[in-house]
Amino acid sequence: MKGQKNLSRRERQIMDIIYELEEATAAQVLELLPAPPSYSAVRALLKVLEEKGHLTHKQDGPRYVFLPVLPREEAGQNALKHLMKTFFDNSTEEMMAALLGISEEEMSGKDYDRLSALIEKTRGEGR
Amino acid sequence: MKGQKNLSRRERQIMDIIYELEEATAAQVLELLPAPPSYSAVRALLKVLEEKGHLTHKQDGPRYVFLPVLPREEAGQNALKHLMKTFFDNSTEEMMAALLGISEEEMSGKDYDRLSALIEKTRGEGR
DNA sequence: TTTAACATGCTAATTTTTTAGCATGTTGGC
DNA sequence: GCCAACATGCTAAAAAATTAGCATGTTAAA
Repeated sequence: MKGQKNLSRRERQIMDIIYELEEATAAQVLELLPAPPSYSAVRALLKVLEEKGHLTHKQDGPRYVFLPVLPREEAGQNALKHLMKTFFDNSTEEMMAALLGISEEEMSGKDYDRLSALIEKTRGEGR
Repeated sequence: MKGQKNLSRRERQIMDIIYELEEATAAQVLELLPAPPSYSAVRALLKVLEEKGHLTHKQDGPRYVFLPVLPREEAGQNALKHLMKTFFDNSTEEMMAALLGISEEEMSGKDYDRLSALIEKTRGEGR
């Protein structure tokens, strides 16, 4: 229930960057931030996120490498659930239709096979 | 590219609520907001969102009904893309696996059939 | 070993967000 | 027709987020 909601705009941008990279230094975050502020500002935000319990860091030589406290997988699932509720009436099918819609162009026959196999596999597990 | 990013925390919460309901009055938004502020505050936010071009409104008798400028479907797709990039390495397959994972419990055999059919249908369109 | 490059810690100011309050207009039932 | 209930417009204060700057410590190469 406390999934990354309640994050401010910059905080959310930073969390997204770190989730995407899995882990990142202040410099990396700065590089990927839109309309980037000062290095100093980024460090301050990282500190805030750490104090709020969203990030932790490890030392890597002279610098900090920040990583999310909530594992990527869980965070992704939480985000998916929220999206499903907000835009897809909580319908798995509607959401998958949208997913297929945006992926369509880059999908090959084999890709579709893999998706089908995935469904069958999941179906099987439910027994 | 300017998908609902750059929204503040409250703004985002409000946009989510309106997307979920398709459209909403200030009173409805207030009702669904976590840690709800005053009615007055909600109205002020709605006005800001309208000025920024994210919302519009229509008159319904004595009150305003707010609706998103960007259609739900597009906004949902944009959000999906962003999620796919942030948490799933831009992989449709990984994302679908996660989707199946969170849905698994409530899925019946027929539901799986429908998903499979959806894939086949999309595959067919690609020809 | 000296020093330039780059790291963190801390603090404080600016900007944005968020909130509430008051004045005023409209609606609909009695 | 009158009035309570509820709507909006506008303004300004309070709170939070965002930013930058300075002091200081560490690293590694010349």
